Amino acid sequence: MITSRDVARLAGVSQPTVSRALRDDPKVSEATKKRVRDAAVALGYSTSPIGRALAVGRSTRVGLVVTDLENQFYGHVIAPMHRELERLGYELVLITESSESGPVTEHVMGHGLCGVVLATTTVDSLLPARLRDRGVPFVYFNRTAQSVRADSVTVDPEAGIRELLREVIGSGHRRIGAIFGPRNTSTGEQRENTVRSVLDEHGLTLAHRDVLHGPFDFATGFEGARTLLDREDPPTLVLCGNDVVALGALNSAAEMGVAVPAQVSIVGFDDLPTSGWALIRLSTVAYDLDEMSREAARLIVARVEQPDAQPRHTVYPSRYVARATTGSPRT
Amino acid sequence: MITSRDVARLAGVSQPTVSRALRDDPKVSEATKKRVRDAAVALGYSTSPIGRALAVGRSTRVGLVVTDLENQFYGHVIAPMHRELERLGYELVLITESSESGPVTEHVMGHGLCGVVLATTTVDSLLPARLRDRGVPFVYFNRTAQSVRADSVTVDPEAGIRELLREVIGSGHRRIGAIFGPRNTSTGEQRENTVRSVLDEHGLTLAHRDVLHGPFDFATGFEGARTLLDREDPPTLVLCGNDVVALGALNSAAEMGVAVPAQVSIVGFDDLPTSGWALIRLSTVAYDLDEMSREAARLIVARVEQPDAQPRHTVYPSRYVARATTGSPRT
DNA sequence: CTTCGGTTAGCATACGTATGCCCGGCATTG
DNA sequence: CAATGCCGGGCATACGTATGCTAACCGAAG
Repeated sequence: MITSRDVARLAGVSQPTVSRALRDDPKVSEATKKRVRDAAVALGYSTSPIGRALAVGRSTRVGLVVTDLENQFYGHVIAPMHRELERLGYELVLITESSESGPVTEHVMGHGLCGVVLATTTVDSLLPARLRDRGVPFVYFNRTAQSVRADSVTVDPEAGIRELLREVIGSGHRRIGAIFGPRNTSTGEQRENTVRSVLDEHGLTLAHRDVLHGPFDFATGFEGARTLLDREDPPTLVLCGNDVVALGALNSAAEMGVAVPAQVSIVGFDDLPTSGWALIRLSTVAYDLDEMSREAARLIVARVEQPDAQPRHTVYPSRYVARATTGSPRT
Repeated sequence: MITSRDVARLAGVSQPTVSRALRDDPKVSEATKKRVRDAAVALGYSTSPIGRALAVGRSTRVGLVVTDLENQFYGHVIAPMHRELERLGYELVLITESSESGPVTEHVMGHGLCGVVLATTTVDSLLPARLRDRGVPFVYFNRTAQSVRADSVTVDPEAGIRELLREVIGSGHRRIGAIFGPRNTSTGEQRENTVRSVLDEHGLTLAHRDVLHGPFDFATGFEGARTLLDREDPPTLVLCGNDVVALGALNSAAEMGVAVPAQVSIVGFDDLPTSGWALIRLSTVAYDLDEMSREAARLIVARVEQPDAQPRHTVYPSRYVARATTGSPRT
């Protein structure tokens, strides 16, 4: 292994000078810097992140905590977040939060992370409190939990849901069903509450038996749609907690031979690329997920570099995108 | 920050004893181990991976080099690989290989990785040689490059392609087009060669103008299909380099109003979950991607822990899965 | 009772980098 | 010409853990 000492020897300087020269410290003259840089490339040296992390007292690695890596939603989170972190000189390491028990926390802590992005926290998670106690900075992504204050980046579903409901109610839907996300996530709860309150303004309510809950995944939508559509008198419109759930519902309907939107309309939330496919054309609520993911990266880096700054909360607007899975209700 | 010294003080032992006790070294008595463990949990201590990495001389972090994180294919690689690595006590860090230039290599090296999985190497990549020169162990995943020997895990496309072609040729297809992957990837080349040689056995050849190439992504399939299907006399069957390309082609056909499989049959390769959706039903060549990804994790870990072992090459079989995008050619 | 062997734990140090502090040399100024 | 200040670089050391070597202690055997 090539160390800064080897470079120092070749350049005829001391090891600390190598460290300073390569980090562009003004205390080193240009001439020396050049000699050091040349020696470094000659030896193919690159500074050890391990040694550096130990000396500096923190690493440049931020953890992204997710539950379900297979979920295509996260692909669209990971990619931009990774790019932004890389641009800022940090790395992304993935962490799956399989359960909320102690070992998980230990595992999160044991990674030597300088910061964490929580993308799948439930409102009752203990992780935020533990991170705070350990002094590990973190950012809520697409979720929040009031219990512990921290930076957050979220989407405000109201505009999108309002527009969506105005439109579908305008086209005649009255009997509305829903497959919402888990009740113990802020995202699921917020979307559900927004739907309920806007429906209320229209003088409508969700029948208790037309409302299902489940994880934000394909199976939830697939099985949920089967449950709702198997009824004698199914809802004419099914609102889904997110696009992945809606895709499950859509495919379930297709498998059952239920025509969309002729027999039932289906709506999602997220506007994933897949939702725009010619074969899918899912009506959904859109927001800038790419930008949101980058913002989360920026926030956690800012927090790491300045731990005592005021918490920042970035909120992104949403809008309704009408496509081919919504139409007039069957008569 | 809580260090092993703090634990040592509380347990009334020395720091090295803490290190040994927590790593279950037989040189420490059971009684002492218990005292140390108790002290550790009391303080909420977990051993610093940074310090450990520095002392041991290597980290437990393996890098996964990919180009296109948005591509849904990689979601199905990352998830199982991550799980397996975690199980083996290693972590996964993502690295995007934006270009093949010098800085990229530096970037890869600079991460303090103990090993690397190359998932998107082109045959002419310099990365394998550089990794070898630096003594960083690596594994080819779904790709190879003869230039540098290393462990590899790949799929043998022959069985699947043979069965696929037997079936479609049996149902009457003669005019066959293709949207293959990049020619400078072993995966793309191998699939193309296999198709050509099996076609040859059937006395068929691909017309030069019916063959396109491009990156393994949605756009390649989308635009490729438009090119092929805009012809006056388009092929009756389009073979795609992988499923993501086929999904692009499928949606392109849908957008053009070309019926599948009535007017054109489309086939992919990979059998992603999406391909099985009721709304998609893509005919494709399947193999066990999940198991492959886990095997890559096992191989790189084995290589890291035993650098001088014989190179291992795991090859997975493929089979044809006929679904709804293939049928008799139009007449 | 002495000696030897085995077990258990401590001491010293290494890993690679960063940084506070000090020192030497040169230029500038009074 | 002397004193002061600044610049450039080196010395020493710290970060947290792991490990080779040594030391102490205990029991057993001679």
